[in-house]
Amino acid sequence: MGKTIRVFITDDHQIVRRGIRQLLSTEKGIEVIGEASNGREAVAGVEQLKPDIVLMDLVMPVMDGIEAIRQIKAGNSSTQILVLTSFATDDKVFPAIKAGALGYLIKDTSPDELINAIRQVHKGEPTLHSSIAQKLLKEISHSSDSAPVSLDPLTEREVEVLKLIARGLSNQEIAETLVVSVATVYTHVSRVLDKLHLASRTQAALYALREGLASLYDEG
Amino acid sequence: MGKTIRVFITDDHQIVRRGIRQLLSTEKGIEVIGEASNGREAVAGVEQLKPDIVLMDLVMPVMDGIEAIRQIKAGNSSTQILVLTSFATDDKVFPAIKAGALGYLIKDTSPDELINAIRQVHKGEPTLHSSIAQKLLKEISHSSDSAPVSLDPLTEREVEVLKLIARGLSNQEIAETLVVSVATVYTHVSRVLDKLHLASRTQAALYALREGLASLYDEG
DNA sequence: ATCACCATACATAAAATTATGGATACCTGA
DNA sequence: TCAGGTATCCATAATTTTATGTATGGTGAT
Repeated sequence: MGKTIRVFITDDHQIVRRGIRQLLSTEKGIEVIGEASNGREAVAGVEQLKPDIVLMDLVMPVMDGIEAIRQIKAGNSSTQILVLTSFATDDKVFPAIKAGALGYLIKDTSPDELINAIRQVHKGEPTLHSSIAQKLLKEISHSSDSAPVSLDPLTEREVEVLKLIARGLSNQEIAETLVVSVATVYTHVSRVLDKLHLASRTQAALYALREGLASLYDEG
Repeated sequence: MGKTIRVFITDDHQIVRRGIRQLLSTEKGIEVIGEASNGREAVAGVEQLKPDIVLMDLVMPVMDGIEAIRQIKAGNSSTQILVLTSFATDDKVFPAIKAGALGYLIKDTSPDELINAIRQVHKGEPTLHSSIAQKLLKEISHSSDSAPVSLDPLTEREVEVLKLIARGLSNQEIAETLVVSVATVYTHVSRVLDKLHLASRTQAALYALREGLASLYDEG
């Protein structure tokens, strides 16, 4: 057995963090050295503490998990990232893996599985929940040789508009919020729908929620 | 000091259950005697174990928390219910309280607060997260003397339509699904929006998701 | 039986959303 | 500098969504 594995927890719910911490505290060779409740804090914490493993939730306020993964991996640390989140949709899995996560678990996994996954990822071996592995295989078999399903990325403005759509705003209201004409909003909305291959603003709202761009409980 | 408070945990995420359990295990005078991962299991477990307190998540598969609360309280046990969930929207808070919950906490509350809440609810005293208390006060002050904000309930058909809206279907697609004319769907959609005081189908979709009528991950 | 009520259904007009074409400004590499 | 690419913006046409009026069949009360 090597040295203790130093783990950093990122999740926006304190109870979840506490739960994981307690759960890992009974395990020899694993030590929780820090926590963060959003992506920004995680990036800062990881920079400072240089943990071996970061457990990362994806849907969080301030900065989401995927962006946090990207920034952490950009810091060329040896830190490995294990995603631990509630759901497994294509929309999240691929970006997370592409951003540099080495493992992807659903929160429903058992404590034992979580501990195994931490050890495995620490050894540099990928760890995927079985349903994820399945998705990946399907994805690979479906994609053509060279082009691995690259979606046209949304521009900054388009993302802004999408977030407002996901809050249930009308085009008129979005125009007022962004201080542009409705006509301009029409353009952005249409481009969002086109790029994401969606048929309506309602579908766009659902997409944004799944993607974590907005939450059902945003705004007051 | 009375007897030990016997607690039953209900949450669809094992890690959350485990977290709460560990968290409470360090507390003298509180004992976790059982768990359930959905409403149905909770009702059965409570019937059998007769705990003093049930910690209840609201959004769960199979049977949601509100229905479970209703059934547990219908069993005229002395069991008290403390809701412990991720979010606090009017749509959930009031039904939960009306169903018989004596406490309502957000998962973001600290371990100490949770423990205090359990002791307090055990004494029969209501415990509300501050934001909830605020909502309640606002609610009371707004409502007229006799009528406590009773929303016109949706008909069966209207709920069907709402669920389909929440999956991102267009009126045309809904019409095909339900085998009626689009004109009929127009009626239902308009009545749903009117009854719920919403401005668009997108808002209706968000409402349905918050309400648990549909999930972001429905359908294939 | 008949009356009132309401869920469901349909048609049509008004309003909002979506698609499309085109303009300007900015950046980057040649 | 200049060409090409692209993000943002606006106007207008096509389509969809929403509001409204109306009709029918079922249910429960009188």
